Amino acid sequence: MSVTLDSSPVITRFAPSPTGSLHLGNARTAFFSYLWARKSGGRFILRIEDTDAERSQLRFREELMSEMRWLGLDWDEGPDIGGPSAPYSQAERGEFYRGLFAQLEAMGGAYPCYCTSEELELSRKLQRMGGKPPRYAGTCRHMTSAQLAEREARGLKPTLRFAVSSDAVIQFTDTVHGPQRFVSSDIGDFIIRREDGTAAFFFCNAVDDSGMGVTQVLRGDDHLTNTPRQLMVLDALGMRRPDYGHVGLLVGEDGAPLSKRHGSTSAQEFRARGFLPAALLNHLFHLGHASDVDSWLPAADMPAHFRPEHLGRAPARFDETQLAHWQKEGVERMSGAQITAWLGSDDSAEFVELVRHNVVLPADAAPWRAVVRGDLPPLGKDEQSVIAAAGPEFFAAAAAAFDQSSSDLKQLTKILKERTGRKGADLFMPLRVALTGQAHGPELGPLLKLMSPEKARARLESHAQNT
RNA sequence: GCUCCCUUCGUCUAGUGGCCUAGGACAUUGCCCUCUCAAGGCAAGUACACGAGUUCGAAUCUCGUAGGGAGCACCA
Repeated sequence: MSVTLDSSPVITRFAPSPTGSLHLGNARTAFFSYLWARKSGGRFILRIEDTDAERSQLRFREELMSEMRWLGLDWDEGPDIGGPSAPYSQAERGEFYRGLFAQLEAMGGAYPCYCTSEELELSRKLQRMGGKPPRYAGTCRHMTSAQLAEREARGLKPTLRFAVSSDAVIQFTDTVHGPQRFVSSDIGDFIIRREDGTAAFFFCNAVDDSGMGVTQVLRGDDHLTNTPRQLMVLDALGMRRPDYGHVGLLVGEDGAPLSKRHGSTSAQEFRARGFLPAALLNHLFHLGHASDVDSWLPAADMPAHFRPEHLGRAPARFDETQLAHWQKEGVERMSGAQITAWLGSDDSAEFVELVRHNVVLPADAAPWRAVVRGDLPPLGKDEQSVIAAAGPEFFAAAAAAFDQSSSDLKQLTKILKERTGRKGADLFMPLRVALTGQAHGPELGPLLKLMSPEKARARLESHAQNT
């Protein structure tokens, strides 16, 4: 794009509202922001947007931070560690906002509005029915000081609205979309301070980004048409505009914005299922972003390969088969000790080495654990036919051979080969199915050694009878 | 309704007028390896939403159409 994306340090931020767990879409924009800051040697700020007291919860804030730490997205300034622009929680920034509200009001850039939400709703409804965009009609903007005083005397609490100038043109260059142009007459006067005195999103989000020195704002496409409002606020206040970049939304298989009905949507859910943070990061790294490498990257190498000029405009589909690939890569790269800890079931080192290539998620180890330590589940259809094809005589011979070979698969197959004349898959497959209950799996020899001889013999024996 | 955004293989993407009979990765299929699966090696199929225009030449530029999405909240 036409924006200069040089290597001077950029300051980015992630500004979640603590009203739920860390959504994948947010995790991705946070990640990109983080990468950009790290790439340029700048700073990454975490700001909590908790002006909505009703929905904001401290536990969500903790959860958000915990998920970010899990992903390795460490911040340089934030509510827990402070920084030059503290506080980093909007609920604590009232004083800063009040000063700006006063400034805006004094210069006529904002005015109190006494309209009730019922009145506003009705007005919007009427406008919609009349085929017009639902915009604030400007009722209170034209009130005389006497009218205002009268309402104030009645004890009514006003909101504060930004006075949008008529016929202004707001232009900016979006970091990912390029040049944008909006006209102010399409925008109604919007609320910047709620009745309860707290700052509203359009306002506090913009002034905080600017006030905290953020140079690059990366956020979802859904904010693109909100940007001119924020720019007007900043311009009116004489505050520096950050560069805004809007990345395509994350969508589900059906193309609709990623939501609960698509399955797991929060970092926390993937964490709970046993996905590796590095796997999730590798996946996110390629969603709506074209890197110069398409192979596995350790998290530490990602900033160097992040290319902000290659951020995507089109919505990106979140596809779990793609994530599964990265997960495999991640598992492949773990040490035995790491896998053991990840499986969380104090398995022996031998067991872990044996099954690690057959495990994508921790739950995948359970069947193999049962093969070694527990009991076999009922056979599936394919497995049954393998057993039937081999016949009871085969297993009778196998059980007998086992008495000589014990858990030495080489010996066992050697003896069986001599006695039955079978070889290759005809020989191994029935043994595999009888011993493990499955047609696929890790190497049979070591697996056999890990189970007790009694168990192994019983499993062979159990198919020696005609059924 | 108005404003804005988006559209290349199944998926993520490369591509900014000739290097494109459109490249890569994941997935899929086949073959090799192999007791099986995985891994690895080799190979195959599959895409420029549509229609006009500009041009010697268009995935790339212009216009239109269709489809999808967002915003227009005292939610962020």
